[in-house]
Amino acid sequence: MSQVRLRFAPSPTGYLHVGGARTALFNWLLARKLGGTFVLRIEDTDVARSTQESVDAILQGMEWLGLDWDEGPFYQSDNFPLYKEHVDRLLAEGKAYKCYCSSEELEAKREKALAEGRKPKYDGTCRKLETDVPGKPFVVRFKAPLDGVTAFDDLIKGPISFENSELDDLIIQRSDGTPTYNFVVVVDDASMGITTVIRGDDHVNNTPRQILLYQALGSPVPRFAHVPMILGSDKTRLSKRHGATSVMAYRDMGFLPEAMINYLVRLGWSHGDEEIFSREELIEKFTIEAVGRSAGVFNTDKLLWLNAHYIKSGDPERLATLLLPFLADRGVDPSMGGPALPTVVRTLQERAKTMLELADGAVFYYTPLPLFDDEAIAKHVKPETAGYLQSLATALETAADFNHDAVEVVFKEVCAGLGIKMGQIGPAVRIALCGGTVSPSIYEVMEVLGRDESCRRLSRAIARFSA
RNA sequence: GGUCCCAUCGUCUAGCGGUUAGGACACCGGCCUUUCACGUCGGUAACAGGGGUUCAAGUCCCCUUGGGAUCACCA
Repeated sequence: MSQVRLRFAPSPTGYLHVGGARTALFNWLLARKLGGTFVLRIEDTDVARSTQESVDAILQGMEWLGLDWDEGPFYQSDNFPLYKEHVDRLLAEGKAYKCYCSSEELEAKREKALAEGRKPKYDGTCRKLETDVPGKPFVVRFKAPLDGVTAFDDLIKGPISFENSELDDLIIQRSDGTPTYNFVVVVDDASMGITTVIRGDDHVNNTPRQILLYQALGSPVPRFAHVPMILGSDKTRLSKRHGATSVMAYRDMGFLPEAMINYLVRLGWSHGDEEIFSREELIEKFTIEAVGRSAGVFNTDKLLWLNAHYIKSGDPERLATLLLPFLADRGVDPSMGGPALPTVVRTLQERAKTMLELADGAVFYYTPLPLFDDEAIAKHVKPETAGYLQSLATALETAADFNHDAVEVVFKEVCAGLGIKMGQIGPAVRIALCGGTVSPSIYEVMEVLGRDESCRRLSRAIARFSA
């Protein structure tokens, strides 16, 4: 058991989106690989924007992906006394100070600076204040160094450094007494003993301020790894307008969690020429250093390909269970009768890219009277077709066995006897059994449907085709 | 605008000074085939530009260009 401690710290203001899922995955993977601890922390200091629904949605997303945590979830809203304590300590040590500038004043200064082409950073008005101003509202600012350099060696991006003169005195406590993000993150990561912080690279600019805070607090600075963003097809930040961004939306669109995991990890990380990784392989092969430095475009086609792979190679029993809700959406309940679902899945899984397609393909098995596709009938049913089907049905009724191979033999014998080719009868049989022109092999379908049901569907079609 | 980051096929990437620049998705063909798929074989397609360093640069350095992130009493 190593001492490595990692964390995923989402703010509950929405669903778990694919970008967040990926950073959670990287944290989880590293923790599992190194035998470390994975902590889940909910960053809900913004009480107004945080909701319980979001917390639930995030946990649900993590569970669906199979990213289990060892500690937590911890809520920052439970830690306010701890943050206050640290603010007071910094204040007492002269490492922070009270600032009485109103937000209106600051806003005005910021706009003026911007208008004059200067940097909009705090001018330090209250930094020199010697005494408190009783009765006046204040925020607490961290007293940042005026010169020098703050640098760190990012596990993904390499050495990064900032001039301290570029940083200003950030607010660590609001006028209402609540702490701000950059401060609580540091206090929590320090108190939870986080050794490696893996997060989105939109945080690199926050890192130097946080390092300064660790130092002021007298806590060891963790290692940082900033993972690149996920982009949409037009290379801008991935958003709803590029399609779904919520992890759970992908489940609803028929994706398997293992496909999502495999896709997410390969977006920005690779291991030679390998594309397919099981969870175990990932834990064995993943290294944070091999994560790429540049942003990547989310590509649904590749996700779809991976999903197809996992459906194709998946366990029919498990797929059957996962398929139930999708079938229910289509008004199908296999427990009410019909062939066993795993058997049905077996005939469909190599041609479905999503669970939606799998469900669509399964419906006809459970529909006693499939709706005939008129267009297909017009194209494939000829005057002589009904007669062919009758011959086939008769032969089928009396066949010794009724399985894929036996049915195939009967088909061939009937065709030979009739002097026709498979193509002259196959499409019509498919319509008779399934209603349309797309389905698994008709031998397979017959075996799954069984002799009685197959013949019943054939008779019904013969009646229809002779009319 | 300041600061920071990034840059190999359309997309995800391999490459860690010497390669016919490899793989995967997508796309286009052939094969397989009773449908749709699967599978299989093959093909199109990239080092952003310019300077250096070096016998040798996609690989190292600098500049340009182009993207992105961030500059809140949000996280």
